[in-house]
Amino acid sequence: MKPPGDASARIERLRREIEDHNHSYYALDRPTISDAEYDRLFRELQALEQAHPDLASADSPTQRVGSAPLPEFASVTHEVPMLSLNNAFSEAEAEAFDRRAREGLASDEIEYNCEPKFDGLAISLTYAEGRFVRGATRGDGYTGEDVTANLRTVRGIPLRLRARHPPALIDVRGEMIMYHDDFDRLNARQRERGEKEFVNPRNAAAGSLRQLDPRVTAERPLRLFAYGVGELRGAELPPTQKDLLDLLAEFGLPVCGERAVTSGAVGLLEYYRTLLEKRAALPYDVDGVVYKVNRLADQQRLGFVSRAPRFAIAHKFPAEEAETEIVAIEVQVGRTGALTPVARLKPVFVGGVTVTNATLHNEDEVHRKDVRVGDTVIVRRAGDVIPEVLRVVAGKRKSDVPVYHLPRKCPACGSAVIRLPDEAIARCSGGLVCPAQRKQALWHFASRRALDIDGLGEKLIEQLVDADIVHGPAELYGLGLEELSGLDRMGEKSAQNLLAAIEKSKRTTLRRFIYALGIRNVGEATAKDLASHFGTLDALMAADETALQEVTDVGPIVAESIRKFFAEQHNVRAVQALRQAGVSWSETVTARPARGPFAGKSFVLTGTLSGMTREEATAQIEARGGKVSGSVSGKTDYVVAGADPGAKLAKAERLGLTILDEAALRKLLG
DNA sequence: GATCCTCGAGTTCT
DNA sequence: CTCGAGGATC
Repeated sequence: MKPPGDASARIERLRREIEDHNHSYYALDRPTISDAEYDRLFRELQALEQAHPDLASADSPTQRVGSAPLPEFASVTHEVPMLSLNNAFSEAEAEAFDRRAREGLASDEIEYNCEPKFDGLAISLTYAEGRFVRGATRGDGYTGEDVTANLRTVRGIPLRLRARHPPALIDVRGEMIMYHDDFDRLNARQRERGEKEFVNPRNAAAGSLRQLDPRVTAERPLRLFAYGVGELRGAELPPTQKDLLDLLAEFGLPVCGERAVTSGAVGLLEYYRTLLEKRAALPYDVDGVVYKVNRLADQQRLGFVSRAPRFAIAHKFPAEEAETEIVAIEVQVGRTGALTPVARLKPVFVGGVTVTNATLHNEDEVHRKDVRVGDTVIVRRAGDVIPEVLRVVAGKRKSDVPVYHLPRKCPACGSAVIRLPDEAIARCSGGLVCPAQRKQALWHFASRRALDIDGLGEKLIEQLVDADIVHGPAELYGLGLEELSGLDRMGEKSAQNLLAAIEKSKRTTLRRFIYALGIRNVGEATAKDLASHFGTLDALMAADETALQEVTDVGPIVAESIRKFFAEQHNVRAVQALRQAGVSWSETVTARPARGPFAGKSFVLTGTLSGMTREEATAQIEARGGKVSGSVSGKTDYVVAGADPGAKLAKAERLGLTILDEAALRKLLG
């Protein structure tokens, strides 16, 4: 047996050597030894550490195998918030970014550091005196989850910084991703083990990072790219973003090699086009590029608007397109009887998910694009979410495929399909005779923003209607355990929950009730106006078209819809039945006083708020006399931007409107 | 009559 | 989110 002093030195040597190999492999992308040799070193270290438990260290590479599972993740507050970037979707928007930066800095030409925008998960890595002490997810930018135990298992993350005099504290920002080939191997393994495969590298990385059992994470091939610094103590920042990245690389952190320093808008676009061409050949997913003003002092001068920096922007690549086939064109019947053609597609992987359906909107749209069954088409995810058929690939059509026409009889009830001369939409004339429309009407009635019956979903409604148990909303209130017992996936417990939810929905508000009725052209906003104008349902039902048109935003067409609805005896009976069943609200709706600090102010919300839901924010604003609207215009006073804001923020900026972040809104709310 | 501002309705996938 | 269309305004 060797003396312990010897073992201690050998252990330290092995640890350093193994971490050197990790560094070469993950940070420098230059493997230095074979896997077999690496394993040999690793096993030798494990054996030595087992023989000398007193020499154990949390920094040892052997500790990367993962500790025992956690009951839950602790939450972590980011000292320096992890903000999201604004997006540019076109070259013009990228040029506008450069123009704003030049104006802000009063400079003719600005130097930028350009980097790829990785499609992964942002994280924060805290090093105290050079030791990795904490890793956290981005969360909402202000608070994330403590995933230190998981990140310790990631071999590309150094447990110790490679610096003689590391800063007292540094919070490194980076992105966790998965390489394509690692992802393929992982999925092959999942398949062999009979476990669920991941749909894309991003989901695989997210799932791996949020494992409560770090031993599972240890088996997942996660990678890091470091790209920034949050908090820093005991050291000065270098002068530029490029120097900062160089410094992180020196510390042994993996920094992406596809970066460049360029000048002016021309330089930005050149970098963008170059990376776009390389995109397919890169071993990982990139969804755009990031431009940052290179000089950190200039970054500081430009500062922030709302939650996003003014010195950086993400220029997104165009939505990915893919080719697939139209297997069938089916027709859906909506609540108002609208017939919507939907393309059933041969499943195709595009924009990170498998797409099988795409709406074709209406018959004219089908003809404009001349889509026919069996055609080869190009699809993409519009706005990165909803699949869209872009066009037919010419020349791939099998001969003799007929032009598509909507059926002349409703596929659900056989009633005639009618298309009014001026309208784009064809409708089933069956009304509530049509089971499809009845189902949709019930679903609307029970939906969250109407009477909010939890647990009464599409599948359940389908069964209730098909089994002739429920024909209209009032009958929901006559349901008992017996009626529900025969249904699929409906045990005693779920049945009781559902009955409780139905019972609970009896207490509601007039505006929800009016909305729930599903009157044509009366949505949430109009229902609210009607409720506060008339105060009682009886007053609304008694109103003629002239009286109705006194309500804001009600013109001849909406007024006619309402009058026609209440002229139908079955609708009046349904309303009576609901009230008899016990559905009620406090009849006195006091018209909201247009007073309060926000009187006459119009707000628009976009993105996700962290401390409150949008509904809560809306209620708070309205309580102070403000109005919350859905779309941005010149008349909007404030736009409240949460995390991941949509196109509304861009429009607000273009119009030069006042933009608030969540903190500013809170302050205003007092 | 033109234009702008909103609202309503329909839709996908995890 | 997007499109289409109703309502208000000039």
